[in-house]
Amino acid sequence: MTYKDHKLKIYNSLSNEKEIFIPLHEGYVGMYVCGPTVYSKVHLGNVRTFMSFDMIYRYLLHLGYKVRYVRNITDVGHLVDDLDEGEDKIAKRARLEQLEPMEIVHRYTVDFHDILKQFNLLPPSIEPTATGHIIEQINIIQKIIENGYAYESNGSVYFDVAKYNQDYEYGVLSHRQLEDMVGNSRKLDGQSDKRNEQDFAMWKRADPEHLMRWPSPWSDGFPGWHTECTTMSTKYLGEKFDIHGGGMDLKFPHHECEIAQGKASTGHTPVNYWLHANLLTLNGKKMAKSSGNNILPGEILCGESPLLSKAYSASVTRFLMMQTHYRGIMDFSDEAILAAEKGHNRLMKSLETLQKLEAGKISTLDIPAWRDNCYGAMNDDFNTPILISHIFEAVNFINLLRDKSASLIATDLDLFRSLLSEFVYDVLGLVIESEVHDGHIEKLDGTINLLIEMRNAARASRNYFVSDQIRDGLARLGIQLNDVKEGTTFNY
RNA sequence: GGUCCUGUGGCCGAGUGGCUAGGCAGAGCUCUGCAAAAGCUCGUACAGCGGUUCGAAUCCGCUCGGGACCUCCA
Repeated sequence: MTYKDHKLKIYNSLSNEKEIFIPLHEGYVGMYVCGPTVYSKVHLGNVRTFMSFDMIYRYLLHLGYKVRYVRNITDVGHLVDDLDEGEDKIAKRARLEQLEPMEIVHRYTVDFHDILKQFNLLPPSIEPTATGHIIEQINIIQKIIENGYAYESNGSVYFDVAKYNQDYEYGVLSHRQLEDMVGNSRKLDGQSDKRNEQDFAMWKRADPEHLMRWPSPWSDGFPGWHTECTTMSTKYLGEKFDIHGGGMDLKFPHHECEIAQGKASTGHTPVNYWLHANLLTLNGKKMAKSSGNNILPGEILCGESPLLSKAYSASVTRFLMMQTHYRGIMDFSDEAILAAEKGHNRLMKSLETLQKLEAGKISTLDIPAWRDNCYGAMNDDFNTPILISHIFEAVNFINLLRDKSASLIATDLDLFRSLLSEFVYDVLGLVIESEVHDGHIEKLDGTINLLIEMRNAARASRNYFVSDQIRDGLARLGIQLNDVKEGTTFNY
């Protein structure tokens, strides 16, 4: 099956409706996702957003699309606060840690890649940086000035929202009216070079002590945050492309400004489908670096957090996140991830069982119908929770097959195996974990099997003191024995 | 204050007019020396109050709670 056999529906933030996905060029998808600002470690909420788009990327690939997936690194231009008057986030961090800004950028870029790899996110096709595209940004700014939608003021360049709103419509994505915003935004205390409060910076003149600076026609300075995404998406995906994604909190103003810049420079809307991943909450509150209400991905993997009772694997974390739809708010808790771990492990054991099954003479389960249900879920705006519910139906199927209460002919069994593998590993991105990685697995397994033989000998002679001593001793080491009909198995 | 989203069984979390996901926990059962593990079965929920309808968790109105954005955040 390929994309031609599917009607993929995607919820488009522009229309606030699910729309049938039709790419600009058949068989090809251009997708841009706003990446992180690398001024500190990514928290779990950041990971969730990128994981949502990783799942979307994986599903598009699964359907046979050739996808160019661009995700940027913001390494300059993202200001700390207040309407373009604050300090650059990276510059601030560099000052506090007494490092070069680029040391900060590199440190946290490495951290970002490391974490995402641990959570099994596929790397994007291109990962451009803002500082690597200064010239391109200057060119776009110039073009927008020439088109009359930006102005230079005291060495900085601002986008003229009011002028733009005369010819186009500012607020099409966030569904706001400019007039409503005018009365509602906060007054600036300091002096501003802007004509109107809604105007946003595309180029900022750098103060003398500012380290990150580049020459431009207007001043030695640095680009504004919104400009980099417009520049890099245009450069690698064209003036018009299929999908633009990001966190819900970027919808306004960041994405709204991108649309405005795109239209102001080219005259047409840059993106067909806007996707927004919802946020992760912790204790019912938004996870945010600035408020301190956050948990780091690494803390989950090692269990070192007052919020957690133990460590959880990356795959379990992924499973937990995939159990919530990407557009829904997800509240993270120890209880939730503990429940996810049990479900995840049950699924993984079942998949092991599936490998051992043998084909029968007739099929008593309707695998094609099951397959259609799975695709139906994913084609309905990437509904992974429903997909997972179907996967647990499959667990039930596997149990029936194992107990000979159902059977499948070879072609159906092969189909079933490959579909489950594709959905679980390729689309959801879960992984089988082995907690012992040091090459002593065979010796350990041999030792445990020896103990199992001794225990079963003791049981046969009704020496339960010894047999329970072995079983309980192994349990204390984290090795669990399972007495099943065929004998005794173990897992750790 | 403005714009918008949301409120589902003990917990997490789908579903948007009738067919009432799924996971975790819980109960019962099977297996078992006992247990654990595993499997099977069961639980009938949609904040409150009105309205529309033959019929609403699902549509409309109001009330109450939670949240997001409006200022940096994925």
